Amino acid sequence: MHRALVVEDQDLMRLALMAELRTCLRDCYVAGAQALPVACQLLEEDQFDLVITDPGLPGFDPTSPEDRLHVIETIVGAAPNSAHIVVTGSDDEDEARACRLLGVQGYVCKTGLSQGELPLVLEQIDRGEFSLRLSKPHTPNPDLRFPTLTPREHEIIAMMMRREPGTKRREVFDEMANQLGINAASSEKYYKQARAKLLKLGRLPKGL
Amino acid sequence: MHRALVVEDQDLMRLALMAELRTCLRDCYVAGAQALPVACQLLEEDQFDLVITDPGLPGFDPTSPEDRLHVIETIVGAAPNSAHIVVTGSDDEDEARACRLLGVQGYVCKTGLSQGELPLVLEQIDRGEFSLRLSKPHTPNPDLRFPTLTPREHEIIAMMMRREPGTKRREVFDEMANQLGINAASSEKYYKQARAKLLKLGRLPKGL
DNA sequence: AAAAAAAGGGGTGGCGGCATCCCCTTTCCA
DNA sequence: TGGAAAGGGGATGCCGCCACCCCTTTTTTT
Repeated sequence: MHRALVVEDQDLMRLALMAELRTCLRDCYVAGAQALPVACQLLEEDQFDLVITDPGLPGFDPTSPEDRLHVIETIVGAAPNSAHIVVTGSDDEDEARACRLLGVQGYVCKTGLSQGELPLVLEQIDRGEFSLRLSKPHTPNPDLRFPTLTPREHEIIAMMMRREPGTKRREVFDEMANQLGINAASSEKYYKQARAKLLKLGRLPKGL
Repeated sequence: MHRALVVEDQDLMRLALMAELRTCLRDCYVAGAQALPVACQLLEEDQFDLVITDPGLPGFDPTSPEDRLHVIETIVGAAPNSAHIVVTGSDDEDEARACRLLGVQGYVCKTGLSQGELPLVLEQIDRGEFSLRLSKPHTPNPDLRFPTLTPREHEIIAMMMRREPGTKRREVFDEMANQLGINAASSEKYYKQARAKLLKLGRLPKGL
């Protein structure tokens, strides 16, 4: 079983990162700490394979490079055998380099880190590379969440709305089917179901 | 049906806020935007009852008070009839006051905003008050997530581990039962189930 | 010694999401 | 004018979570 620790003071973000870990490392134990002392205590009590840290913790100045690196140094020092990923709200290539020198394997900016991207970072680290993900000028697609739609239904609707113009629906069904390892007829069914629900709500987006 | 918009550039945080809204305003439609232009476009196309905004958006300097207030002003101006909540990583009481003057009803710091707290903010706003939640020196309880445990099982384990010393388990069962409107025997069952699973995993925390 | 709390099991029905397979009509366009 | 794409349904089995109900034994409390 894998063991991971997330050190991050924003509760929702910490829980989100923990949830990401739970879905990409299946059968894993994930702990979370909102401050440095709690994190150090957990690292003392237990061995972790992976530690994800946001250097902007309470008690430190998130705009001070020294404070931030001190947090990283403390965490890495407390768990020298773990893989370490730094997750931050403000990217800084210099800081990324400094983290690397401290023994960190990945440096990821929160902006642009969306659901399901953590596995890519982990794969890169598994291959022995340093994973650097700075904020990218993002494709400006709005997210939409509707009542009564199931996760699968949301998924196919989102894929359908961000498809390239001219793409056949059929192709999107195939794409989703490939991604999930299911039948294309099933993704088509989810789409139809979702469409029917949205029609009933009177909230059918213009892409149909 | 309620309509809400979340303007936040960090994907996981935006999705988390949207999920929070979906559970506290049931039967609602929630949109999300990661940048100001997308947000303005959505506000033009549709009417929203509630808009949650993080003023640190791409294209603006998150450390510049002017940039931040400009973002808020633009959003409020684009949706003058909506309720507005500002969510930020760095609290600042002066900024909170400035936001209030711009027509914002709530100012919430991400640190200390945990799952299920958004409803309290919304209730306060419904009563016509200005909801101010700055970061608080938080109770340093680690989060724990185990494989194979269901949400209910995690819930009762978390409650059990953070109970005051001397509290009977029975009392915690009653507390959870009251919160969820279920039978105390059921919460007891969840606890027993969770305990059995943790024992089998060899990961039973010390509080038993 | 009696009572309460805790530990450790068993089984039940209901519900919703997932995935599959089937049917039909309409529309598009090459 | 065909065939593919799209729109619109119904029905099925599986599985996991939820909430409930029942039982026994051991430990702790009083």
